[in-house]
Amino acid sequence: MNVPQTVAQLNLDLGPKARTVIHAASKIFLTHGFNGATTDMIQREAGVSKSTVYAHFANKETLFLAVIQNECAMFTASIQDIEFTPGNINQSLRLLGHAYLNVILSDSALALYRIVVAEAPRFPSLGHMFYRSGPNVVKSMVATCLSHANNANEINLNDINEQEAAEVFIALMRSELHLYRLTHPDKPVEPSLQERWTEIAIMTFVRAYGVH
Amino acid sequence: MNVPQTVAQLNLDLGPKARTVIHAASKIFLTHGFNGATTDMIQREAGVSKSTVYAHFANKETLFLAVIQNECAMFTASIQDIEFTPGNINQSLRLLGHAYLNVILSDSALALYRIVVAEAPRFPSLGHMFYRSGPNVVKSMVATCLSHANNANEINLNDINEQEAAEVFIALMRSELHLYRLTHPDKPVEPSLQERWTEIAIMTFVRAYGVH
DNA sequence: GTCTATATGAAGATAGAC
DNA sequence: GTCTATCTTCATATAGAC
Repeated sequence: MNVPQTVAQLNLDLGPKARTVIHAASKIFLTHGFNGATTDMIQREAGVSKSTVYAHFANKETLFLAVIQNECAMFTASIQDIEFTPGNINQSLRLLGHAYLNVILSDSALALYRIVVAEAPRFPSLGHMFYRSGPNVVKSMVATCLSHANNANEINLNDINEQEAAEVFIALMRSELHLYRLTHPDKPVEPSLQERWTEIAIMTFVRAYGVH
Repeated sequence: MNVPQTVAQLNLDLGPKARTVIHAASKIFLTHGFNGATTDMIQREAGVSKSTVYAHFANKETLFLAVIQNECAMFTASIQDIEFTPGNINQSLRLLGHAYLNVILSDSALALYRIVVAEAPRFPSLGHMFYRSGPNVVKSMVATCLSHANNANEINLNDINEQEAAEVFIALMRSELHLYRLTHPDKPVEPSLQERWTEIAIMTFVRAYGVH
């Protein structure tokens, strides 16, 4: 097993001090970005010395990679916790969409998104890992959900395959809300607005692909 | 007129040397991020000395703000160049959507997006400016387009207002393509994939809100 | 493995001549 | 306004004792 799939598995390889360092480094990197974060800040946050950090991680980049890998794993885990009940397409999409929005609009997910998107040109593997950890996992879940609905003749996917339909739904869910939150870090999203958007997304999707 | 609306207007205030500096700084900041960029790199890229930079801009932050402001203005300009022909909703949306995708998937727009999203927590005004310069401008254009279509009874916006409908269309256009490109900087998007997504977005929108 | 202390380089910003 | 040279601070990383 090369890529750790859960936080627990990832951290099993590390001693307690290393986990302390990772935890502190996460906070610092996610708050200040790769270049904005300094090993001094991390060391101080972790309450250890410089050499302890370098005893476990060859250099700043290695530590950064470990941090983002860890965060992506947690992200995946929090998405996989999302439940959906096959049978009622409307209800399934509502639950799935609502949970998805809660995840991607959370402070920690936004921070991860910011740093991954910013550093992807310098660390392409991070971009790939993030995409696989988040958007792709959700896509699979939604595709499964839609597959059931298609088989049950609740929706009609003649002109579009399951993957594409899933991407349509996710795009509708993410909508302007994600971008707005990214560009207005000081303004949290109103719960009522989030509800409204979930309804619009579902309405749009069901109108376009539902069987009436 | 407080906020410059075009590149030309913005640069009118600056002497030739200052424009050289801004231009060089744009390249460096957009490539390396705020913290990754150094005043040395900028100075070298511009072919001027340190003091010349500091003669025109109080400090690194001020220069950064000027650069992003300039980039946002260019972004707005390139979007406002997009034409749409009232009358045929399908065709209007196709032209608008296609042009929009070309803009947001361009290297320069992606670079701007990366740095704005990354630095928004430290420079909230940049986030606001970017949102107003890009997404909001497109939203207005699409809303106008949809308003015409609604009046002409080509679409039916009973359960959703023009602004919301515009956001739906934009979300569908941006879709997974934008995110994929952001997380895979090394893999340009296939033109055929872009075409396919434009069609899916329009099909979905017209099915959901078109009058048949 | 972990600490304190430090080497070494590079960053942002300024002084002073022209 | 623009240059060269430099000040000061702070960054990453390491040496050497325990």
